[in-house]
Amino acid sequence: MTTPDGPAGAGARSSGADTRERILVEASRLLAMKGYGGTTTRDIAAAVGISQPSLFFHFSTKLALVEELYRYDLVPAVQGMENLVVGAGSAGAKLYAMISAEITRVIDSPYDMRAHISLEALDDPDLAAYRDLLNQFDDMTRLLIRTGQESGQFVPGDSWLALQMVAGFLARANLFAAGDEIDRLSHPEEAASLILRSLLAEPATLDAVRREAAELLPKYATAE
Amino acid sequence: MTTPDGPAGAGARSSGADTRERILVEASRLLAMKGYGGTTTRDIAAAVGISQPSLFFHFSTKLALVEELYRYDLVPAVQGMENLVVGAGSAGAKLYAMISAEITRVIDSPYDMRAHISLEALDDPDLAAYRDLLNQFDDMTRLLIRTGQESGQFVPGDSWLALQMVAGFLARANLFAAGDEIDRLSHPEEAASLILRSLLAEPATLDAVRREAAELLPKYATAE
DNA sequence: CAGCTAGCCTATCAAATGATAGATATACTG
DNA sequence: CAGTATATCTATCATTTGATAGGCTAGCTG
Repeated sequence: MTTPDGPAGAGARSSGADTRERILVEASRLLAMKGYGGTTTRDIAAAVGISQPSLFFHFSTKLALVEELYRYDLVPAVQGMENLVVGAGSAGAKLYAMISAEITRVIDSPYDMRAHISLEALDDPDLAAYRDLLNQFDDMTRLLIRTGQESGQFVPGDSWLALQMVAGFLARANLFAAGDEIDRLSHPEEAASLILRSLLAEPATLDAVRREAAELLPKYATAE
Repeated sequence: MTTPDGPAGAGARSSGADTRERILVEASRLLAMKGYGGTTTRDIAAAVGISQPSLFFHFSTKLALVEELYRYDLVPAVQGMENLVVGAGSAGAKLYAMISAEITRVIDSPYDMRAHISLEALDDPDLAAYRDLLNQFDDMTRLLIRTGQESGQFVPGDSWLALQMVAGFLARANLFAAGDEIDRLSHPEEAASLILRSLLAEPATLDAVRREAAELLPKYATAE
């Protein structure tokens, strides 16, 4: 892309921390589109408007860059989920709170979180910690589903299938959050309701679940 | 992997069509794990047990290889969906039939269809046709959802969100079909029921929808 | 103003990657 | 049995890619 402001010659300009941030933004966008292996450090640098080696002033390696993106996404998610799980409340309300909070987080994020639904880079041993976090998140989600089923709040069924529905929906929501359809996500509540309706044994209780979830939401936000 | 039979020297051995098939199988598995950019022709060749240049005897380019995988996945899917859409039947039954048929297809496929949920390679102009097919499939799915909503069979709501739930669920089902959890997909009917319960205005009609869908299923299978 | 540091650049490297060239051996065909 | 097509190999190439080395400049600090 054309150099933004035009620091063609050299010299210290943009605050530095600012450049670092722009790198993360552009990298997340490119990684989401072309994957880890398909995104080159030259692509990223060009999008930011700096030279390719300048990337390595801000990030030691390409992997360190995506590591930071994974951390930004996964650490608050697992934190929030843990806060929810250990607290009081029905499984349905917790699940509802988690879904709407996650979608809100995606909307508010400066980065394109689509980058993370591709598990491609997570195979690297250096990112094993984040692979673990992702598994933890899924495990807790599944626990919520199973708890709801055993309590009778949810219809009985395969908790694994239900997990794929929840996780798949969240992933797709991420997937298009950066696209033209971002306005669609303006109502996280509708997204959560859509999923809950599939699980609740008694659909009429959805409103009650929603009210209960509203009180749990602050717990999730305490994360970070 | 260790060379399967051991045609170390040279010469024509395995039927050729057989090698071609093994390439597709191994490539789909690797592409699913490491993405298009992350999977090298050497990786694929090693997994098959042939030399890297031998790959180019069977496929002119790396892209031609994945093109064939995309075709195998998308052409029958769009075909089946079209057959369903133009025929008679309620939107709910059509959606139910589509979901269970798609999951059946994933199970029966020799290839790892996870490769296709990564849109990475689809950015390439040479694969624009398959990008279009994917969009067509989503459009038709959304049409089914909207039709169901307008007829009153489904609860009203944002058809875009509902589409993300359906598509996301199918993608995740693919994602793990090749993993340890493949047995979970043994019951495509349960998967379809899970989604339909979220959409049906009257959950009690699920059994009726299921019976109606059973008659539509052959139409989908006529594809290919 | 001297000096240091942060931030960026150009030039360049070693390794990896997609693809080609040419040799070789097997199997079918007449 | 000679000849042709098939399928594979080794050797190699031109690019691309992640990363390093070293220089230049702006701005802060004393």
